[in-house]
Amino acid sequence: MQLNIRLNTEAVADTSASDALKDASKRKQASNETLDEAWVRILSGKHSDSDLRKLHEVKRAMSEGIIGREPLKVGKKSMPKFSKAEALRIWSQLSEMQRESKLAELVANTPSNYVLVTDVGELKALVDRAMNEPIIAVDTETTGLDVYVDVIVGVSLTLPIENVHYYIPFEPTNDERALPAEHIEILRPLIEGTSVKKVLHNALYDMAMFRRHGIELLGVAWDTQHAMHMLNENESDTTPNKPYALKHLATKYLKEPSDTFGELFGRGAKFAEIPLDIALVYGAKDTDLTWRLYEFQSQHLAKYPEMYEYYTTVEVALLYVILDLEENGYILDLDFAKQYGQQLAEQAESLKAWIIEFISPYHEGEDVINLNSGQQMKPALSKAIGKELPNLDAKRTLKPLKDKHEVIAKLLEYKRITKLSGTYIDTLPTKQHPKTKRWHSRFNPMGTVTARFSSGKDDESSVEQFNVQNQPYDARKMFVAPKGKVLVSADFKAQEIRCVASMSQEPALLEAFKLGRDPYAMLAMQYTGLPYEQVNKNPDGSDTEWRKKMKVAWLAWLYGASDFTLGDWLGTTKTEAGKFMGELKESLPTLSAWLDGNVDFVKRNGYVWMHKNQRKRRLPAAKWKRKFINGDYNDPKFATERIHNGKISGALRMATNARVQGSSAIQTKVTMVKSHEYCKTREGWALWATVHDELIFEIPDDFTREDIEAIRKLMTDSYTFEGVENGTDIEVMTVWGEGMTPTEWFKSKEETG
DNA sequence: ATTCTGAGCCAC
DNA sequence: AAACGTGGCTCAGAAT
Repeated sequence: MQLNIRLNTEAVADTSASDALKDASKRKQASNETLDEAWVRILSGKHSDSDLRKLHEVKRAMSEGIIGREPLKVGKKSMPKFSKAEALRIWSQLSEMQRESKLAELVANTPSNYVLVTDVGELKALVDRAMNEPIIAVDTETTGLDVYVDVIVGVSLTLPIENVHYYIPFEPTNDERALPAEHIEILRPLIEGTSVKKVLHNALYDMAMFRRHGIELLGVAWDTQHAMHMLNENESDTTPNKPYALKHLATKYLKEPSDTFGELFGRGAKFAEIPLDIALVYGAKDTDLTWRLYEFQSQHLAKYPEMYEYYTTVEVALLYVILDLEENGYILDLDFAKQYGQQLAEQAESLKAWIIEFISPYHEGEDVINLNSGQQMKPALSKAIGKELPNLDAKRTLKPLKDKHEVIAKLLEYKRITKLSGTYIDTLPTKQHPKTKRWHSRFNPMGTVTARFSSGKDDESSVEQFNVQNQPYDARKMFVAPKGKVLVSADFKAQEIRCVASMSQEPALLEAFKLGRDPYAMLAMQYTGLPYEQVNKNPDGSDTEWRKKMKVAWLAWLYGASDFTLGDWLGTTKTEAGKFMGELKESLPTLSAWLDGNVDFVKRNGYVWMHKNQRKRRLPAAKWKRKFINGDYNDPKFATERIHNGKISGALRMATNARVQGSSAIQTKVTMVKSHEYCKTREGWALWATVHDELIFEIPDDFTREDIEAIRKLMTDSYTFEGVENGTDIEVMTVWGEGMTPTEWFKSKEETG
């Protein structure tokens, strides 16, 4: 059999006429092939993981007689050779059959406490009963995934005391029993009432959908998706695809096998068109599972009172902040973007022409060289400058060569411009929401393992969203304040260093913030014994060498960089860098002990705590044993061991960084909640954005000095680290990034009258 | 034609 | 021996 396979493969490759006879005899052979032989032939080929899985499913189903080969096509005399393509077509047929039988089974086994509500009187009575429950589970089904356009087609409610799960279909559900859309009003007192608390899975979505109907979902007490992330931020390690989907969590934690919407109905299915008997069992199961997940999670989290308190008072309250932040969105100056984009395009074009002319003689391909292709550019550029380049990394490889070679200087500028226009200036204008006419970002509170926000596009949403947290300075100029308003940005001055000062109680750092001095200079003073002024700023206002060096060492320390890397950063040898770090540790014993303590803790426990035990970062690899490698470390046969050991090193590096980054994120989040509360008391005030250590407000442009003072107080007083005062820098802008101090603002206002 | 991955680079 | 933490987007090139 092995031999046959090899011959077959060769036959495909060799099409010369002399082999025609051989081919014919082989075809005959193939037609006599048994199904088992065909499977061996097909499975011995190269397949993707998903194809391989499908092929095995089909093979099993065929051997169990669940499904057979495709029927003979009309007009054909004999069965074609069994092929991979046919097997995959059979798989589609099979999965359709399975989906249908699964749905039938679901409906047949609808629990007796799942109730479909299609009568106005029944709905009113249900709301009355729900008002007597202390806490319920809520979920919505909708026409689509655009929270500014789509509408609710059904609401699920779980009443835990009554122990009944309801599904209430509304128009435009495609069934005459669905309630008229306006009857969603009957739910208003329940949804807007704060006496009945609510549990949801991914609450932000349902909050936004109710808002579409003019109903505010108030009293949210728990989000089972968000809470799961608090309980295990590493869920994707075990469930790579949509790890926080309700159905996956139910399958894993409630031992309740469940299918996602897509698995059950296929991609692109519309909920409004699903028959009501199926909609009931699916919809009611949603809040049923959400409620059970809530019980499981709250019992577990209650064992950690600080985490419980933090989750329920900060992260849950934050949902309302995010809802407003995302809905408020941004306004872009499209005229500016267009003009700026044209200017960049012209610059890019002339640079491109010059570089192509210069580099073409060194390019081996037939087509014109693509300047964006590393594969083409690396060899061509290496030849052009007569030096083998390891990569095309702008910062590390190209920048040091730019003064020697004009082509590299021009290439760097070309890369900068095309990145700027391609990712930002030309792209962002296309993402305006057709209905709201604004640009909407996303602030994902479970997007990072450290508690920071991530920003970008929500996979589930059909709203065009963008990452607002990585906009470069030149792109920020497109963002303008709404008419009659200004943007006021306030950052936490040296947030992470203050956090470390407090957590470590390092005297040099505590002293720095007490005296209002520069922390890096204070560390340098401690290390060198030189006077403060001498290690801080030069007479011309620039940083001293010592301050610069200390800033780099600080980062290396916090990120757990090796001596090798620090040497690279400082432009010294590994040995020199190691000596420097050693001496630095000796001169700062308290800070040093704190850093070592973090590593000890994570090695013993496999996790670290963020400020006041409010969140955990789980780093299980920190507890692993290193795998001993006897021989050449780079030998490919040790790949598994290297990866294993690398994970341990990574976990140890992350221990300190997670504590610092996470604790700082907690400070930012608490400040956001308080700022949002404050904005609600002020006409025309709103939060506009957050970028890790920075909050940006939008406020009416006739603001006063007292208003600025109020923002300052929100920043400095909302959340403090013991023993360290907060600091903030405030700027006023009408265009993002083009700021002035409040003093300058008021001065220019007086001058212009 | 669509989906995935890696390189590279934007932010803090 | 390896060698910097947290993210997201674009493009090229490959895989499907």
